[in-house]
Amino acid sequence: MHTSVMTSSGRRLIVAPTGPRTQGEVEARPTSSFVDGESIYHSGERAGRAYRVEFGAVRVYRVLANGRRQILAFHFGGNWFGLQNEDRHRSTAEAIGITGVKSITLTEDLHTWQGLLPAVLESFLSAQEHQLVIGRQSAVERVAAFLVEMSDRSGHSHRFELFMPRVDVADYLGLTIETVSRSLTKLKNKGVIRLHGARGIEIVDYRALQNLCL
Amino acid sequence: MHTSVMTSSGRRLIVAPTGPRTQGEVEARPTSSFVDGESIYHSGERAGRAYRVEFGAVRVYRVLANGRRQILAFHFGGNWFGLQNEDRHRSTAEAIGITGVKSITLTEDLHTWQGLLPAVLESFLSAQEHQLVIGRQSAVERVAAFLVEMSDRSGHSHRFELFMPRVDVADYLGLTIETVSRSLTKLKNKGVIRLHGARGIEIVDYRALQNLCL
DNA sequence: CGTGCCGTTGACAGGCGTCAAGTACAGTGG
DNA sequence: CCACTGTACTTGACGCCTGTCAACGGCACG
Repeated sequence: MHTSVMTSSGRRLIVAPTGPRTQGEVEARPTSSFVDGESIYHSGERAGRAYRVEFGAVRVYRVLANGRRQILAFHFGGNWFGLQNEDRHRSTAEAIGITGVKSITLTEDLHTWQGLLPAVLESFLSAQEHQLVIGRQSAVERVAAFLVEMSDRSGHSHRFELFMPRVDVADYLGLTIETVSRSLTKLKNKGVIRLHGARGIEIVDYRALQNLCL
Repeated sequence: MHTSVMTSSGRRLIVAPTGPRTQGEVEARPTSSFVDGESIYHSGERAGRAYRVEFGAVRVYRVLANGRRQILAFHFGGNWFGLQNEDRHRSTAEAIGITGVKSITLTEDLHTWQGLLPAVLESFLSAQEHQLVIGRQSAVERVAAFLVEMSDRSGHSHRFELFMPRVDVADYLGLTIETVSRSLTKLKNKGVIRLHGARGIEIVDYRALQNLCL
């Protein structure tokens, strides 16, 4: 029997029949709930668990000594996070809105890791994709890439609500909230998107957005 | 018996006794040699192998449609790269100078992956570290972070030669060669480093460099 | 209806990219 | 041995993009 793991970008990766018990193990666990802004794990804490989002959303970030924050990834329903084998967390994971997660213990042997490997590889891939965005794209291009990503992760919907405030978008894209706001306005004025309130996004010209992500 | 895997940042990660045969498998393989600039695998090619640098160095990069290039990682002796489970490569791996690599076939089942898991996790961690650098640091800070990384990866040496030309450094840090050059000059004028020819780096004040990486 | 948070818009300055010229050095051929 | 050439790197001038600082608007909540 094949099982599949839902990864950060929503792609399904096949896990071979030698098969992990990870999926079953996590299902047996209770769901922990967190309020908006509550930390699921914090930088410096002892690690050793893997988490899966049940509902809501999670931001994983690191903060530099001077206070600058970089959000490494957003995680939505089905996504795994917290995967690492160091003894302490380098990043912090926080709930965005009311959020539920299930978790399993990561034992030192590789047994429990088997089912998580596709999720690790997918996280790695996402991190690499993001390096391109923040390393080599302009502000408007970054925002366009972000909207495409959010659209794809919400089932390729052309109309969706952002889970997170502007400051999270900014810290994800390596920009300021003002620049994010201005970029959204530019895309709106070009007729590529429409804005519905503070968080509502409607993609009018998906192709144009994709072309901006070159 | 525990085995250990040399990862991209030079840290050793312990692999549990349930143990991989990966190490032994790759040792049995012959070393392939590449000249400077020769590609080891290319974006779009079918994937399915994992590589380990024997000597020389490797750059892994992606290119946007408009020609902008982002180097995702540098790999030196002992480092694994090419780890993914998609059927085609999204990135290109090229030799920097005369380079030798050994490789193994990645079968679809998880067996061969076991020994590579620490390398995958380490690559993931490196990618996250790099997100911070290119997302939230200034030009001088990025170059400082780069020098610290290179120093650490060459056995914490305070005097070493860069394997790669300026354009590679620039494309790794999300800068231009001119800005990299100017940043190096600034660090030199502050007395933090000394430059010996085009590639020689001497770190005079390691602590000062680290403080710049905040 | 006030208050506070979130987001937008504007003015301005500075950092970095772009374009261009100049320097250092290795390799080549006479 | 030396001139020539090409590549890599540095330095300078200038402009634009984006960060910073500030004011304003919209909306939820008490």
